[in-house]
Amino acid sequence: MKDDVFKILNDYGIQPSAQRVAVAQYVLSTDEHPSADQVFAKVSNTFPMISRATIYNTLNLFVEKGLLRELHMAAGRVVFDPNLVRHHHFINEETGEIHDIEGTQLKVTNLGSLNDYEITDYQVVLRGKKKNKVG
Amino acid sequence: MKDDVFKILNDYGIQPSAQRVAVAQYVLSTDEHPSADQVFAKVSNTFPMISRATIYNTLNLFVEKGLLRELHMAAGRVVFDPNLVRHHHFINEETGEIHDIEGTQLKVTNLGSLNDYEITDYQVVLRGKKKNKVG
DNA sequence: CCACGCCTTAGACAAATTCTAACTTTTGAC
DNA sequence: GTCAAAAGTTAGAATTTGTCTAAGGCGTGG
Repeated sequence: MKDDVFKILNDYGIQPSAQRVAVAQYVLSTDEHPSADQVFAKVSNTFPMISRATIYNTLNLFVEKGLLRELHMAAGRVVFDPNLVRHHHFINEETGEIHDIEGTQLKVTNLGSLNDYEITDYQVVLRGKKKNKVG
Repeated sequence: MKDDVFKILNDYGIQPSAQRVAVAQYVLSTDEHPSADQVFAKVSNTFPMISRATIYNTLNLFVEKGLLRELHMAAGRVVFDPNLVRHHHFINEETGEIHDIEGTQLKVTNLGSLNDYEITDYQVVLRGKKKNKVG
C-alpha cells in the first residue's frame, strides 16, 4: 500500500518524501472531498510533526502534477452575478475571468434520473481558454 | 437611472439608502462578476466614505432578497478531489457535503457550439438537498 | 425636542492561504 | 565518508477574505 503510493508519486513525477507519502495515502483513499485543513487534521494523526505549510505545498504540488483536482465550490471566496436567469459559466484559466454562457447554448439531460436528490439549482462550469483566431 | 435602481430595490423589499443605491448601480450594470473587494474598490470611487462592512452587509442583503446570486467558483477556499475521471458534483445545501455524480448520469450537449472557447474541462454543479423518503 | 429603529462606520477578530527565513535531509561529486 | 548544493520542511509572520462589535448618525412618530 505504501509501495503503491510510492509508485504513483513516481509516475506523476513527484519526488516522494515521508510527508508526501502520508498526504497521498490519505487523499488518494478518501471520497470526503477534504479541505486543506481536513487533510492537515487527518495526516497529523499519523504524522504529528507535519506543518500546515507542508500540507499546502504538497497539495498544490499534487494539483500541479495532475494527481489531484481542485474544486472551487465550497463556501467563501465568492463573486456576485446579477443575472438571475439560469445560465452557465466559462472560466478563462489564463485570466480568471468568468463569462456567462446562455442557458440555451448548453443542454443538460438525465437530470430526472437522480432520484435521491431534490435539485434546486444547477449550472455547468466550463474551464479553458479563449481560442486564438487562426488565419 | 438612479430612479430605476430605487424602484428595483423597492420591488425586492430592500429599504434604499445612499450606500445601497451606489452598490446596486454598480453591481446591476456590470458583467464583470465582481468579488466583494472589487465592489468595494469601484463604489469607493464615487462614494469614498463607504466602509467594507457596508459592502458586505449590502451584498449579503441583496443575495438574501434575491437581487443577486452568489457564485462559489473563484480561487481560494478549495477542496480536493482524487477522482480524475470526468464527473459532476452535487452539493447538499443543508450540510455542505459534496457528492460525486458519475459522468454517465448526466449528459451535457451542444458543447461544440461554443466556438470561441477551447474547453479543457467541464462539470455540472448541482445544488439541493437529499429527498426525504416519503411513506 | 426626544426616543426608537435602522443603517453605517472603523476597527477588532477569525479563518484560509501564502510567504519567509532558518533548519534538515537528500543527493552527487570527489 | 565528507562536503556542498539542492530540495524539502518547519514555525510563525503576513496577507486576504469575511464577520462581528460597539459607537455614532439619521429619520420618523410622538
